Amino acid sequence: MARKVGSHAGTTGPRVRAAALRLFAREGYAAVSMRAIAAEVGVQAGALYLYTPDKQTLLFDLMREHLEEVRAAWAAVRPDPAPPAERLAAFARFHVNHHIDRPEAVFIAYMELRALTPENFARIEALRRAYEGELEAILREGACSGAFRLPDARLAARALIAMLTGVTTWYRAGGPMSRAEVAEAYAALALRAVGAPA
Amino acid sequence: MARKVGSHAGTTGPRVRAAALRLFAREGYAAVSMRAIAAEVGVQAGALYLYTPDKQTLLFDLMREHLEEVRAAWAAVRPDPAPPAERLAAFARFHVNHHIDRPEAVFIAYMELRALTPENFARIEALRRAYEGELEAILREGACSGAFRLPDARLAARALIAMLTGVTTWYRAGGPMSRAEVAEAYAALALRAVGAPA
DNA sequence: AAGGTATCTGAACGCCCGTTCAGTTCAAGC
DNA sequence: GCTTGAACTGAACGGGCGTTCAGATACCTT
Repeated sequence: MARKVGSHAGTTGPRVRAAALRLFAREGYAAVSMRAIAAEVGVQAGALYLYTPDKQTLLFDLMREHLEEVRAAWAAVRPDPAPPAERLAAFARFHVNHHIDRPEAVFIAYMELRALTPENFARIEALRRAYEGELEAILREGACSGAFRLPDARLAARALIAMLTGVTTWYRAGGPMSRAEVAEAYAALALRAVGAPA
Repeated sequence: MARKVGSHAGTTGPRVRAAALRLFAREGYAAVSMRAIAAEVGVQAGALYLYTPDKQTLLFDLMREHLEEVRAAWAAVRPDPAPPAERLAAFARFHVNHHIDRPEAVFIAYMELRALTPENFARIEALRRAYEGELEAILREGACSGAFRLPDARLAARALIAMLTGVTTWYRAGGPMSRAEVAEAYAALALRAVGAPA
């Protein structure tokens, strides 16, 4: 046997990445073999190397695409000239809504950093810092203008990011609360945490 | 060669667990071999099996000990008859202070759940729920008494736990802030988040 | 219909894995 | 000082790992 019926790089490529995303999130990068990914796609292990140069790059690309997507999505909805409280509320709602639909990518991007080579780690960290810097800038500005009352902008940014991202560890669609309700609840917590009651 | 000079189960046992804790946290359970742990201890791989029946139990015991220690430590300092705001502040300070000194154990206990067998996972989850239930109870009580204003006690408990635990991802001793200052800053964020200004 | 190319198989490479165990050496109780 | 058992070695087991590649088959262009 060789080439499969209906095979096409345009479909197999995305299926490889989807399988890797799902398995990496569920079992962890190190615990997932290329053979397991291939089996999920319905292909032999060797065929994966038509779509990625190696396993490390497969992980790196998944992370990079996730972080670039987050940045682009935020840039598209970010209210730019707006008071700090409104910008913070928008960020919190956006962050929760965006992450709640991508628990697997979020999990990988935060937990498999240690599996990256030093070079790849540095590039991913730069992307993350750029995104998280958006929140820190909002907080810093609000602290300066007196709109927020907070201990330390950097600490508060880290604390709020952790809080907001944590939604992915428990939320599952079909529960008692809708995505929008959850996002609103988190936004209210974030606003009050910095002394800007909603 | 066989038995080492100065060898003693009372010293090697803890060194095995310490090495496993450090390596599991840094590389991940699946990525760490028994040979790597043995090398860190200065011993051959076979010798590890004098101290653990297998690799899985080694991980499970590390998690269980960590969670039982957290519960016991909180039980020892918990202010029991006290107003909700005071109890929340105590919990936040305790949680940050306790976790900030054990980043490796925290990381493992939250991230290697997927590496546990279903049986072991259930036991660890029960311990975690018991601890996090303490915070939820405080929030629920405060919401009932009107001391707190929050969207949903369970959601808020999860959000605050995620926020507080997040301190382990960035805090390193020797930075500009002391442990106590960090704990106080997080406690202030937590109090304000539930509408109980510090 | 034919040729070329994209896609995949199946076997193989060297290496590392968790775990076991017979054998060896050290420490401690008498 | 001898004996006994605790502590450890070193080799081995079967199996899985990431990756490569020659060969086979399906699709696409002409």
